[in-house]
Amino acid sequence: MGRGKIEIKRIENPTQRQGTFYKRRDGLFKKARELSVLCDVELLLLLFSSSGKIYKYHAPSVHSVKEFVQRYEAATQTTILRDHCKEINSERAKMEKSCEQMEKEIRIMTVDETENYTVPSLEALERNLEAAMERVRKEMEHKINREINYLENVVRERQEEGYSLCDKLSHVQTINDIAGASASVNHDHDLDLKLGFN
Amino acid sequence: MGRGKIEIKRIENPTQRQGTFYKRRDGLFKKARELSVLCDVELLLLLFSSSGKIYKYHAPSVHSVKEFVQRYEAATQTTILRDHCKEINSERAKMEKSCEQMEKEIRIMTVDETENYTVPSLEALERNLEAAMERVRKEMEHKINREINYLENVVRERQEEGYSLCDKLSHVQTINDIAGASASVNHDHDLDLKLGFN
DNA sequence: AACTATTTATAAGA
DNA sequence: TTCTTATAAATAGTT
Repeated sequence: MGRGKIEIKRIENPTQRQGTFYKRRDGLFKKARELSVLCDVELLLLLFSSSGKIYKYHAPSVHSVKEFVQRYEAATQTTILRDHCKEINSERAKMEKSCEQMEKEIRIMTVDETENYTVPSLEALERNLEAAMERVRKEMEHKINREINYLENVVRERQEEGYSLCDKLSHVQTINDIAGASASVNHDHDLDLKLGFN
Repeated sequence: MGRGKIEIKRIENPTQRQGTFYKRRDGLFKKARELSVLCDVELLLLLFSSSGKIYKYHAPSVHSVKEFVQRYEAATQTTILRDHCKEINSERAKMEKSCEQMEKEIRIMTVDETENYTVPSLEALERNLEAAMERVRKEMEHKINREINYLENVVRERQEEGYSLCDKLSHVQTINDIAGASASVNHDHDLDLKLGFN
């Protein structure tokens, strides 16, 4: 139908393709509407043009894409939503599990006043808390020991620096003593320079 | 197109409607295919006949209804899946929150050896554990006190029973003493009966 | 499902 | 995009 017959394959000329797109899109939508009216058919037509624009047509009896696709889903048992649900549900199951685990852990650690504990379970609770406390105290001890060691090292270093300064000082003084009082003007300046490089 | 022109309105004759349906359905699918090929268009066509049968066509580039509708959803911000997701997500958010809360609680109670605690935080940890231990010990004390009270009551009751038994015994003995040794054969049996009723 | 007269869609051009 | 129009394609009525 047209001035000439065309082969059904991608139209390479973009201008021509665009023109053909408008005409045939309108034609398709018209045919879709006619079919739905004439034959009492419910239909949905979704269309992405190559430029990314979206067009859709649905029969007047179809109120929304969502509703229609759900009906399609229900009718065919196809899993449009189910796949999506599945992963969410598995995620939720994981979460529930870890929640339960955490609840359990908390239950071991805390006393719920509404619960009616047996003495043995309270004893277990106490043992757990004592163990936890032991861990905390050990950790604290380690921490403090490390800090003490660090500080001791710092002190030691400062001491060594001090000793080395003393050595230098005495060395310089010795040299001065040997040199005598011949040039006593710039001594302080010499000392400053030497210390500056250490 | 056809031997006569027709009005676009529902065809009442079922036979004719069915015939027209087949012809126009094929025509529509053909046009859809041609459009998708000629103009590089991705399209989906879902169709429920009035008798409930489902037909669909999609361009070869469309791999599944699900994928396509999701793309449609993504592109239009329409909420095909979102409504469904929303409730699930709000549920998940709640769960996440309570998980976080629990994690926090656990973090207060336990020492993770890979973590690098500061001494003040370890002190806080210790205080928390001491408080928890205090609660456990209080609860245990209460529990034990209650049990002791219960046992004391039991003992008291048994004692009272014992006293009352003694009273009865002495009462019976008194009666026996008063009655003298006139009929000394069945005393024991009498006593058993009397006690049995108390 | 097939035929075919006729209507309808549209390719090419403006 | 839209109009025009020659021509291809679809299909209504029929078998």
